[in-house]
Amino acid sequence: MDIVYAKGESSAFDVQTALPDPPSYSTVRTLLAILERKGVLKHTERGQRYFYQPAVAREKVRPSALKRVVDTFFDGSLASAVAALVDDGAKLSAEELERLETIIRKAKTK
Amino acid sequence: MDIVYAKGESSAFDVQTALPDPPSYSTVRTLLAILERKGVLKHTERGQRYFYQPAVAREKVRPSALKRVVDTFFDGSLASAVAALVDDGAKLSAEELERLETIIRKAKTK
DNA sequence: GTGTACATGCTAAAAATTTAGCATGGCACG
DNA sequence: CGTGCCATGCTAAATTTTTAGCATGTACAC
Repeated sequence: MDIVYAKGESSAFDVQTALPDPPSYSTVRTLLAILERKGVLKHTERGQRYFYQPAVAREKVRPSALKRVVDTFFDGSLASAVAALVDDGAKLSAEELERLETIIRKAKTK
Repeated sequence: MDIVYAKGESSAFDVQTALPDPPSYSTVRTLLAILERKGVLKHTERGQRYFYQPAVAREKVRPSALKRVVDTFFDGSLASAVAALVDDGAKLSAEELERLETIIRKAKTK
């Protein structure tokens, strides 16, 4: 699912390639079919190839996906999470920092 | 894994209870044993009960766990991620906001 | 001591996943 | 047109996971 969410849509081949320690092509195809049957993926046909997309848009699940990680690994503290990435040497661009600052300031005034 | 990471350690019962749509107790026990065999969990015995802990500390995997979500759902932009949580009405305490601001400011001076 | 409660170890059967491989059909190219 | 290439549909077997349930052992209460 993460792979499909990251790429927007993926063929079976895409998924297999993106997987760490990839299973057989057969397995990936079956898995995608299962996920579709379960309703979390859907596919469209282009050329004669299937491209799988998430059934529920990335924008919809974003907040809960992030919240889950923050809850699981940072005891619910967004500040700790941000600190971890910054400390980890994830060099944030000046632009990113600017955006962040604006967001914080806005949130504070509320 | 998320459950164990969130709680620090968990018995089979804990895991089962925390799982959405929980499988049988038997299954949970077996699964934990499998995860241990795979080396991602370990257990200690207390009383006569097993408590499973992650094999690699939460602090170690934090950054990559967060980065993964940010990459998958926010195209790598931490600012977008923070914005999503703030917009989502996750009411951040004044304290959190203060901490965030400090972190950002520090990062900017570097 | 005896009985109850409960957790682990183990076994075996049911169910699901993983895999290989073949048939079919479209597409591109000479 | 004919051929090769490739993706899907399908089948069947191997493997893994899921599940129930029983035996054993410890702790606790009476």
